[in-house]
Amino acid sequence: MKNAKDILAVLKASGSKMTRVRIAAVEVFAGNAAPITALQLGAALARRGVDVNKTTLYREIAFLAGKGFVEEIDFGDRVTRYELKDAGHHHHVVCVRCDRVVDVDLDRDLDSQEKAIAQKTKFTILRHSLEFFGLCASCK
Amino acid sequence: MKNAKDILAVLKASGSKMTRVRIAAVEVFAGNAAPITALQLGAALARRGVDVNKTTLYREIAFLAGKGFVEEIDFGDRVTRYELKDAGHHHHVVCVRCDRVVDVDLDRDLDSQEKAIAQKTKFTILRHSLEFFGLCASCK
DNA sequence: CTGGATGCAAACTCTTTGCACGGAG
DNA sequence: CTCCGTGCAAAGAGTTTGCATCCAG
Repeated sequence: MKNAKDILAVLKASGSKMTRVRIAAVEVFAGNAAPITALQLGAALARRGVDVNKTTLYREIAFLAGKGFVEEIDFGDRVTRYELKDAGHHHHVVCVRCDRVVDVDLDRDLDSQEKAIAQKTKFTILRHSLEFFGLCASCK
Repeated sequence: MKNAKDILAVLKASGSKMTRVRIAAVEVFAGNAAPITALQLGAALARRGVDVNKTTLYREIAFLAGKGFVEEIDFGDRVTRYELKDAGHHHHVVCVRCDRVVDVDLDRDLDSQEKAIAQKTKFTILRHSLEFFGLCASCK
Protein backbone atom coordinates (compact mmCIF):
# COMPACT_ATOMS: atom_id res chain seq x y z
CA MET A 1 0.00 0.00 0.00
CA LYS A 2 2.35 2.71 -1.25
CA ASN A 3 -0.47 4.71 -2.78
CA ALA A 4 -1.75 7.90 -1.19
CA LYS A 5 -5.30 7.45 -2.47
CA ASP A 6 -5.60 3.95 -1.07
CA ILE A 7 -4.27 4.93 2.32
CA LEU A 8 -6.55 7.94 2.54
CA ALA A 9 -9.50 5.81 1.54
CA VAL A 10 -8.79 3.36 4.34
CA LEU A 11 -8.41 6.19 6.84
CA LYS A 12 -11.64 7.79 5.70
CA ALA A 13 -13.48 4.49 5.89
CA SER A 14 -12.29 4.04 9.46
CA GLY A 15 -13.80 7.37 10.43
CA SER A 16 -10.71 9.57 10.47
CA LYS A 17 -11.13 13.14 9.35
CA MET A 18 -9.68 14.15 6.01
CA THR A 19 -7.80 17.32 6.83
CA ARG A 20 -5.46 19.31 4.62
CA VAL A 21 -2.52 18.28 6.73
CA ARG A 22 -3.42 14.61 6.72
CA ILE A 23 -3.98 14.44 2.99
CA ALA A 24 -0.80 16.32 2.18
CA ALA A 25 1.26 14.32 4.67
CA VAL A 26 0.16 11.01 3.21
CA GLU A 27 0.91 12.30 -0.28
CA VAL A 28 4.39 13.38 0.76
CA PHE A 29 5.13 10.01 2.33
CA ALA A 30 3.77 8.20 -0.70
CA GLY A 31 5.95 10.30 -2.99
CA ASN A 32 9.12 9.84 -0.95
CA ALA A 33 11.28 6.76 -1.29
CA ALA A 34 13.64 7.67 1.55
CA PRO A 35 12.76 8.02 5.21
CA ILE A 36 12.28 11.64 6.27
CA THR A 37 12.42 13.44 9.60
CA ALA A 38 9.46 15.25 11.11
CA LEU A 39 10.99 18.58 10.16
CA GLN A 40 11.63 17.42 6.62
CA LEU A 41 8.01 16.45 6.38
CA GLY A 42 7.15 19.95 7.55
CA ALA A 43 9.36 21.47 4.86
CA ALA A 44 7.82 19.25 2.20
CA LEU A 45 4.35 20.27 3.30
CA ALA A 46 5.33 23.93 3.27
CA ARG A 47 6.55 23.54 -0.31
CA ARG A 48 3.06 22.35 -1.16
CA GLY A 49 1.60 25.41 0.46
CA VAL A 50 0.53 23.58 3.60
CA ASP A 51 2.15 25.27 6.57
CA VAL A 52 2.04 23.06 9.62
CA ASN A 53 3.09 23.60 13.18
CA LYS A 54 5.73 21.14 14.39
CA THR A 55 3.41 19.90 17.10
CA THR A 56 0.93 18.91 14.45
CA LEU A 57 3.68 17.26 12.45
CA TYR A 58 4.61 14.97 15.30
CA ARG A 59 0.98 14.29 16.07
CA GLU A 60 0.10 13.46 12.49
CA ILE A 61 3.09 11.16 12.22
CA ALA A 62 2.11 9.46 15.47
CA PHE A 63 -1.39 9.08 14.12
CA LEU A 64 -0.23 7.48 10.89
CA ALA A 65 2.21 5.28 12.77
CA GLY A 66 -0.57 4.20 15.10
CA LYS A 67 -2.69 3.26 12.13
CA GLY A 68 0.17 1.16 10.84
CA PHE A 69 0.89 3.19 7.72
CA VAL A 70 4.14 4.75 8.84
CA GLU A 71 7.10 3.26 10.62
CA GLU A 72 10.06 4.69 12.48
CA ILE A 73 13.52 4.36 11.00
CA ASP A 74 16.61 5.07 13.01
CA PHE A 75 19.98 5.89 11.51
CA GLY A 76 21.55 6.40 14.89
CA ASP A 77 21.93 10.15 14.55
CA ARG A 78 19.42 10.97 17.27
CA VAL A 79 16.81 12.08 14.75
CA THR A 80 13.88 9.82 14.07
CA ARG A 81 12.96 9.30 10.48
CA TYR A 82 9.71 7.92 9.13
CA GLU A 83 8.59 6.19 5.97
CA LEU A 84 5.53 4.42 4.66
CA LYS A 85 5.44 0.92 6.02
CA ASP A 86 6.09 -1.37 3.15
CA ALA A 87 4.58 -4.80 2.85
CA GLY A 88 8.06 -6.14 2.22
CA HIS A 89 10.55 -5.55 5.01
CA HIS A 90 13.63 -3.82 3.68
CA HIS A 91 16.78 -2.08 4.85
CA HIS A 92 18.66 1.09 4.02
CA VAL A 93 22.06 2.01 2.73
CA VAL A 94 22.96 5.51 3.84
CA CYS A 95 25.72 7.63 2.36
CA VAL A 96 27.65 9.07 5.29
CA ARG A 97 28.70 12.04 3.19
CA CYS A 98 25.60 13.21 1.32
CA ASP A 99 22.91 11.36 3.28
CA ARG A 100 21.49 9.74 0.19
CA VAL A 101 19.42 6.68 1.09
CA VAL A 102 18.86 3.61 -1.06
CA ASP A 103 16.54 0.78 -0.15
CA VAL A 104 17.84 -2.76 -0.30
CA ASP A 105 16.26 -6.16 0.07
CA LEU A 106 18.32 -8.93 1.54
CA ASP A 107 18.04 -12.19 -0.35
CA ARG A 108 17.03 -14.15 2.70
CA ASP A 109 17.03 -11.37 5.24
CA LEU A 110 18.14 -12.48 8.69
CA ASP A 111 15.68 -15.28 9.34
CA SER A 112 18.30 -17.96 9.79
CA GLN A 113 20.41 -15.73 12.01
CA GLU A 114 17.38 -14.85 14.08
CA LYS A 115 16.63 -18.51 14.61
CA ALA A 116 20.18 -19.23 15.67
CA ILE A 117 20.17 -16.28 18.06
CA ALA A 118 16.82 -17.28 19.52
CA GLN A 119 18.22 -20.73 20.31
CA LYS A 120 21.46 -19.41 21.71
CA THR A 121 19.98 -16.67 23.88
CA LYS A 122 16.51 -18.06 24.69
CA PHE A 123 15.05 -14.78 23.48
CA THR A 124 11.99 -14.58 21.30
CA ILE A 125 13.13 -12.27 18.54
CA LEU A 126 10.40 -9.84 17.50
CA ARG A 127 12.25 -7.62 15.10
CA HIS A 128 15.63 -6.32 14.12
CA SER A 129 17.05 -3.05 12.98
CA LEU A 130 19.69 -3.09 10.29
CA GLU A 131 21.17 -0.18 8.38
CA PHE A 132 24.27 -0.01 6.23
CA PHE A 133 26.49 3.05 6.08
CA GLY A 134 29.01 3.88 3.41
CA LEU A 135 29.84 6.11 0.48
CA CYS A 136 27.61 6.38 -2.56
CA ALA A 137 28.97 6.26 -6.09
CA SER A 138 29.24 10.03 -6.46
CA CYS A 139 30.75 10.67 -3.05
CA LYS A 140 33.66 8.30 -3.19
CA MET B 1 41.53 -5.17 25.43
CA LYS B 2 38.65 -5.53 27.86
CA ASN B 3 40.84 -4.95 30.87
CA ALA B 4 40.75 -1.69 32.81
CA LYS B 5 44.39 -1.84 33.86
CA ASP B 6 45.62 -2.35 30.30
CA ILE B 7 43.54 0.48 28.93
CA LEU B 8 44.63 2.83 31.66
CA ALA B 9 48.25 1.87 31.07
CA VAL B 10 47.95 2.74 27.40
CA LEU B 11 46.31 6.04 28.22
CA LYS B 12 48.95 6.91 30.75
CA ALA B 13 51.71 5.99 28.35
CA SER B 14 50.22 8.31 25.77
CA GLY B 15 50.40 11.21 28.20
CA SER B 16 46.78 11.37 29.37
CA LYS B 17 46.22 12.33 32.97
CA MET B 18 45.01 9.67 35.36
CA THR B 19 42.11 11.33 37.08
CA ARG B 20 39.59 9.81 39.46
CA VAL B 21 36.87 10.15 36.88
CA ARG B 22 38.92 8.59 34.11
CA ILE B 23 40.05 5.63 36.17
CA ALA B 24 36.59 4.93 37.53
CA ALA B 25 34.93 5.34 34.11
CA VAL B 26 37.27 2.85 32.49
CA GLU B 27 36.68 0.42 35.33
CA VAL B 28 32.93 0.74 34.97
CA PHE B 29 33.10 0.14 31.23
CA ALA B 30 35.42 -2.82 31.72
CA GLY B 31 33.06 -4.32 34.28
CA ASN B 32 29.92 -3.84 32.20
CA ALA B 33 28.96 -6.27 29.49
CA ALA B 34 26.02 -4.25 28.20
CA PRO B 35 26.19 -0.82 26.58
CA ILE B 36 25.29 1.98 28.99
CA THR B 37 24.08 5.53 28.55
CA ALA B 38 26.02 8.56 29.71
CA LEU B 39 23.67 8.97 32.65
CA GLN B 40 23.96 5.30 33.57
CA LEU B 41 27.70 5.75 33.61
CA GLY B 42 27.18 8.69 35.93
CA ALA B 43 25.04 6.58 38.25
CA ALA B 44 27.60 3.78 38.25
CA LEU B 45 30.34 6.23 39.10
CA ALA B 46 28.24 7.74 41.88
CA ARG B 47 27.77 4.25 43.33
CA ARG B 48 31.54 4.04 43.53
CA GLY B 49 31.66 7.31 45.36
CA VAL B 50 32.77 9.29 42.33
CA ASP B 51 30.27 12.06 41.70
CA VAL B 52 30.63 13.47 38.25
CA ASN B 53 28.96 16.34 36.48
CA LYS B 54 27.13 15.31 33.32
CA THR B 55 29.29 17.61 31.23
CA THR B 56 32.32 15.70 32.39
CA LEU B 57 30.58 12.41 31.66
CA TYR B 58 30.02 13.32 28.05
CA ARG B 59 33.52 14.70 27.74
CA GLU B 60 35.14 11.65 29.27
CA ILE B 61 33.13 9.38 26.99
CA ALA B 62 34.10 11.48 23.99
CA PHE B 63 37.71 11.27 25.11
CA LEU B 64 37.64 7.48 25.42
CA ALA B 65 35.79 7.18 22.13
CA GLY B 66 38.38 9.39 20.46
CA LYS B 67 41.13 7.15 21.78
CA GLY B 68 39.32 4.19 20.28
CA PHE B 69 38.45 2.43 23.52
CA VAL B 70 34.74 3.12 23.54
CA GLU B 71 32.19 2.94 20.78
CA GLU B 72 28.68 4.25 20.32
CA ILE B 73 25.79 1.82 20.25
CA ASP B 74 22.35 2.85 19.13
CA PHE B 75 19.17 1.01 20.04
CA GLY B 76 17.01 3.55 18.28
CA ASP B 77 15.50 5.04 21.41
CA ARG B 78 17.15 8.44 21.01
CA VAL B 79 19.64 7.73 23.76
CA THR B 80 23.19 6.93 22.85
CA ARG B 81 24.78 4.02 24.63
CA TYR B 82 28.47 3.24 24.88
CA GLU B 83 30.56 0.16 25.48
CA LEU B 84 34.19 -0.86 25.34
CA LYS B 85 35.19 -1.46 21.78
CA ASP B 86 35.74 -5.13 21.41
CA ALA B 87 38.27 -6.60 19.04
CA GLY B 88 35.52 -8.82 17.66
CA HIS B 89 32.57 -7.01 16.13
CA HIS B 90 29.36 -8.19 17.75
CA HIS B 91 25.69 -7.35 17.94
CA HIS B 92 23.06 -7.05 20.65
CA VAL B 93 19.79 -8.69 21.53
CA VAL B 94 17.69 -6.31 23.59
CA CYS B 95 14.68 -7.32 25.67
CA VAL B 96 11.95 -4.82 24.89
CA ARG B 97 10.39 -5.39 28.28
CA CYS B 98 13.23 -5.38 30.81
CA ASP B 99 16.00 -3.86 28.67
CA ARG B 100 18.35 -6.73 29.33
CA VAL B 101 21.07 -6.89 26.69
CA VAL B 102 22.92 -9.96 25.49
CA ASP B 103 25.83 -9.92 23.09
CA VAL B 104 25.75 -12.19 20.07
CA ASP B 105 28.23 -13.07 17.39
CA LEU B 106 26.93 -13.90 13.96
CA ASP B 107 28.52 -16.95 12.42
CA ARG B 108 29.58 -15.12 9.31
CA ASP B 109 28.26 -11.67 10.14
CA LEU B 110 27.00 -9.79 7.12
CA ASP B 111 30.06 -9.88 4.89
CA SER B 112 28.35 -11.64 2.03
CA GLN B 113 25.31 -9.39 2.25
CA GLU B 114 27.53 -6.33 2.29
CA LYS B 115 29.26 -7.48 -0.85
CA ALA B 116 25.96 -8.09 -2.61
CA ILE B 117 24.67 -4.69 -1.56
CA ALA B 118 27.86 -2.95 -2.64
CA GLN B 119 27.47 -4.46 -6.10
CA LYS B 120 23.79 -3.68 -6.36
CA THR B 121 23.97 -0.09 -5.10
CA LYS B 122 27.51 0.96 -6.13
CA PHE B 123 28.06 2.04 -2.53
CA THR B 124 31.24 1.32 -0.64
CA ILE B 125 29.94 -0.12 2.59
CA LEU B 126 31.91 1.10 5.58
CA ARG B 127 29.93 -0.32 8.44
CA HIS B 128 26.53 -1.54 9.48
CA SER B 129 24.39 -1.29 12.54
CA LEU B 130 22.37 -4.31 13.57
CA GLU B 131 20.42 -4.88 16.74
CA PHE B 132 17.80 -7.50 17.56
CA PHE B 133 14.79 -6.81 19.75
CA GLY B 134 12.60 -9.33 21.48
CA LEU B 135 11.63 -10.88 24.78
CA CYS B 136 14.13 -12.53 27.08
CA ALA B 137 13.46 -15.88 28.72
CA SER B 138 12.14 -14.41 31.95
CA CYS B 139 9.95 -11.77 30.32
CA LYS B 140 7.97 -13.96 27.98
C1' DC C 1 -22.98 20.78 17.31
C1' DT C 2 -19.13 17.56 18.78
C1' DG C 3 -14.95 15.44 18.94
C1' DG C 4 -10.94 15.14 16.53
C1' DA C 5 -7.35 18.33 14.59
C1' DT C 6 -4.47 22.42 15.09
C1' DG C 7 -1.49 26.18 16.90
C1' DC C 8 1.16 28.37 20.44
C1' DA C 9 3.90 28.40 24.30
C1' DA C 10 6.21 26.03 27.46
C1' DA C 11 8.25 21.95 29.34
C1' DC C 12 11.33 18.00 28.91
C1' DT C 13 15.31 15.05 27.70
C1' DC C 14 19.64 14.42 25.97
C1' DT C 15 23.70 16.63 24.60
C1' DT C 16 26.95 20.48 23.77
C1' DT C 17 29.38 24.96 24.67
C1' DG C 18 31.54 28.99 27.19
C1' DC C 19 33.98 30.31 30.87
C1' DA C 20 36.34 30.13 35.18
C1' DC C 21 38.47 27.20 38.55
C1' DG C 22 41.03 22.97 40.08
C1' DG C 23 44.37 19.32 40.13
C1' DA C 24 47.79 15.88 37.83
C1' DG C 25 52.34 15.71 36.26
C1' DC D 1 53.73 26.14 36.92
C1' DT D 2 50.98 24.39 32.85
C1' DC D 3 47.49 22.41 30.71
C1' DC D 4 44.24 19.08 30.80
C1' DG D 5 40.30 18.09 33.37
C1' DT D 6 36.15 19.62 35.85
C1' DG D 7 31.89 22.00 37.32
C1' DC D 8 28.20 25.21 36.62
C1' DA D 9 25.09 27.58 33.96
C1' DA D 10 23.15 28.18 29.84
C1' DA D 11 22.20 27.14 25.19
C1' DG D 12 20.65 23.83 21.47
C1' DA D 13 18.10 20.34 19.08
C1' DG D 14 14.43 17.19 18.87
C1' DT D 15 10.25 15.91 20.83
C1' DT D 16 6.15 16.13 23.92
C1' DT D 17 2.32 18.27 26.68
C1' DG D 18 -1.40 21.57 28.26
C1' DC D 19 -4.78 24.34 26.91
C1' DA D 20 -7.64 27.09 24.08
C1' DT D 21 -9.47 27.41 19.41
C1' DC D 22 -10.90 25.56 14.95
C1' DC D 23 -13.15 22.81 11.54
C1' DA D 24 -14.65 18.25 9.16
C1' DG D 25 -18.47 15.43 9.35
